[in-house]
Amino acid sequence: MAAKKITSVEVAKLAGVSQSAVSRVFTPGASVSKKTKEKVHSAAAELGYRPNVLARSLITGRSRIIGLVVAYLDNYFYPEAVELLSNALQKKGYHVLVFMASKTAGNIDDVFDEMLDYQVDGVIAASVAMSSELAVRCNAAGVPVVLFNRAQDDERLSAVTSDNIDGGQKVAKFLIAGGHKRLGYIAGWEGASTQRDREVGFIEEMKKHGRSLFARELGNFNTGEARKAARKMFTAKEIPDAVFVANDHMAFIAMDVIRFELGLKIPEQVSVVGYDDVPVASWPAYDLTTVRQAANQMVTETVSLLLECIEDQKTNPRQIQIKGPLIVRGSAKISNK
Amino acid sequence: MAAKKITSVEVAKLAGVSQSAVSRVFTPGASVSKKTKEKVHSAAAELGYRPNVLARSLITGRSRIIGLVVAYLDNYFYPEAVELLSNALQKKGYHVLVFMASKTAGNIDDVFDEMLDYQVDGVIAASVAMSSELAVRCNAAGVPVVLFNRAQDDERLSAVTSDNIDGGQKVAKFLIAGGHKRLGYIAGWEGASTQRDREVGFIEEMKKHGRSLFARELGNFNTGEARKAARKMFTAKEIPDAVFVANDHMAFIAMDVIRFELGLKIPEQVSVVGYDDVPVASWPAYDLTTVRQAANQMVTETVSLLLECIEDQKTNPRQIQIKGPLIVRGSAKISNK
DNA sequence: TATTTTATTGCATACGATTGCAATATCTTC
DNA sequence: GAAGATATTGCAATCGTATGCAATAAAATA
Repeated sequence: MAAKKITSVEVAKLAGVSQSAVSRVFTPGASVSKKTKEKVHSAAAELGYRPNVLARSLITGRSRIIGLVVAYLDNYFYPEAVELLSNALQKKGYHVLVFMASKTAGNIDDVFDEMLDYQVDGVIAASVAMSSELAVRCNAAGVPVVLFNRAQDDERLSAVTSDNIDGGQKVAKFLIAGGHKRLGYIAGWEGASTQRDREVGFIEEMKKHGRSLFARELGNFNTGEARKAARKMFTAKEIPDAVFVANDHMAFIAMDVIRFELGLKIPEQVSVVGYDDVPVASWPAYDLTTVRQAANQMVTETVSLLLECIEDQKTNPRQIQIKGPLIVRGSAKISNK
Repeated sequence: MAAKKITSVEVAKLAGVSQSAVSRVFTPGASVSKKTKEKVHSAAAELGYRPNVLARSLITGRSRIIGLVVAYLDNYFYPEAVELLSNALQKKGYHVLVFMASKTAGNIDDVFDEMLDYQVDGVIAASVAMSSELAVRCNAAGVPVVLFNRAQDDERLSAVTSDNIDGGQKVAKFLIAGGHKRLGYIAGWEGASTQRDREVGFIEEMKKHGRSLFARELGNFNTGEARKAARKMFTAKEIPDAVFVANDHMAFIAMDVIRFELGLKIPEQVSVVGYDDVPVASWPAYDLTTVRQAANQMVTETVSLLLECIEDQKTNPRQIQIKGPLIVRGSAKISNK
């Protein structure tokens, strides 16, 4: 059963050429005559030969593997992003090695060690907080890193995010224009730049209109805590008439609490706005007003930035922010008539 | 910037031992004295050395990479499965290289070629239909394959699925016991074994009760088509009083059509039952009665079966089916009182 | 202490490719 | 047809590690 592997040597023998010739046929841009190319190709086809990527990477120093670290896939923004990332990289001849930074298992550090063991050409860290120290280590190893949907203050780190401050501002502007008086906010995990920036934008814009936050709870981007947060906020003596929730996932949970546990009407009694515009947001059962993160655009930028860094090691790190529109749907009152 | 790689040779030099000694220190079960182990470890730590997995795989013939083919992540059953799979394999010292069998891009065949280029030790194909011919090729290459959530008639292929026939039967039994008279079915993609078996179980059980299908539409596991299917089914002259939808994803879409487009009451006028029990199914907005696919159990079986095949090449292929309970929620009437 | 047994170690080769260099073949040009 | 220019080819070294084998060191036994 255990078929012996076909190597370039055997192809060479069958084709009646040297092993180097075979290698050159499979190396784009190498010097080979048409005749040998044909001989080699037909010999290769006959034997079912394909070059061993791993052996190649040993000598070229490029594995064409990209390490992708993902922390949690609860948020349906990530599956979509992973699919797009993988597809985009596949098109460029790279492939994605997935590393789960599981909640349980040890530090991110271990995960990075494992990745470097595989000689990845680059790293995409999605929804992962990275210590600057870690970034330095990757840098030292010559492995470029791009943060996806998370930024770090460190300027030496490349990052692609949506323009979260802008998004937060848009939400505040929209809710105030809609005549809402008591604005609440359900926050995500405080260690996340996405959380921070969305809140900053939201509050800044409120200030411009002489407003301040009416209520705030912490949902931590987590199902259970988000539910508790929503309960607390909407069983208080006075409740907000609008709430901005730091991402769609928590917004859905909040809506369920508001409607089904507490019997309040959305948007008549409470307007809800989320962030991400995951597919479920457009489903009629939620019909959630939300800020769109253009996943495909974020992915495009991430991939091109990363590949640029890989191909030209002296590329400078960049922070890219992509503005997204507010998608207005039925979960929020538009005007107070 | 481009740091030179630390190799075992340099560690050996610093530790004052041979390169083989270094290699042995990092090879579990090799013969090394405590003293050299210490010397090597401290030298390695000082230089930041870690073995190159790719170089190792070249000689051992094992890459510790598992190829994971996924077709579509729309269905939220898969992100969960991917996370669990990746975690489980990580624990065993393997890692997952993701390949998208995108709808657009060419055949599965190309994807498999690319995977074999990376010398994967095994393949997990999730929601992918595999030609037997392809399976034979993998077999010839000595790469075991396990189908995840999809079975093939070919006995030579290992597969892990839920017991879809049993699931379909449970649904029929439940709906009939609930007093429903006109049972409809919205089918998934007909090429999928999951679709076929769920329908077979459903219809078989109906037959036992002297019933037959009242209406059937094709949703193809696809958002747009599922919507059309639901519309067609529920704008007919006579509509079903219960519908079994081949997976949760399509069931949500059907529920939205039924409630928000057509203004019908669930479950008073129509009962809806899905399959998968993805997280959203338990959210109050849908509160979907559905057959649970125990993702974690399926993953456990998949991983252990695959690793068994990898470690002992003479393991026979197996087809594993995992029964799942019907989770009764509010989307279906329980009894006709 | 001498001898046998066992545990460590280093040498040298192999894994499957790429690539610089020198040798050979092919093509130009006069 | 000869000389020079250019395109192909093969040789051999290399990437970073694992491992069989022989040599040496340590431990056990008598």
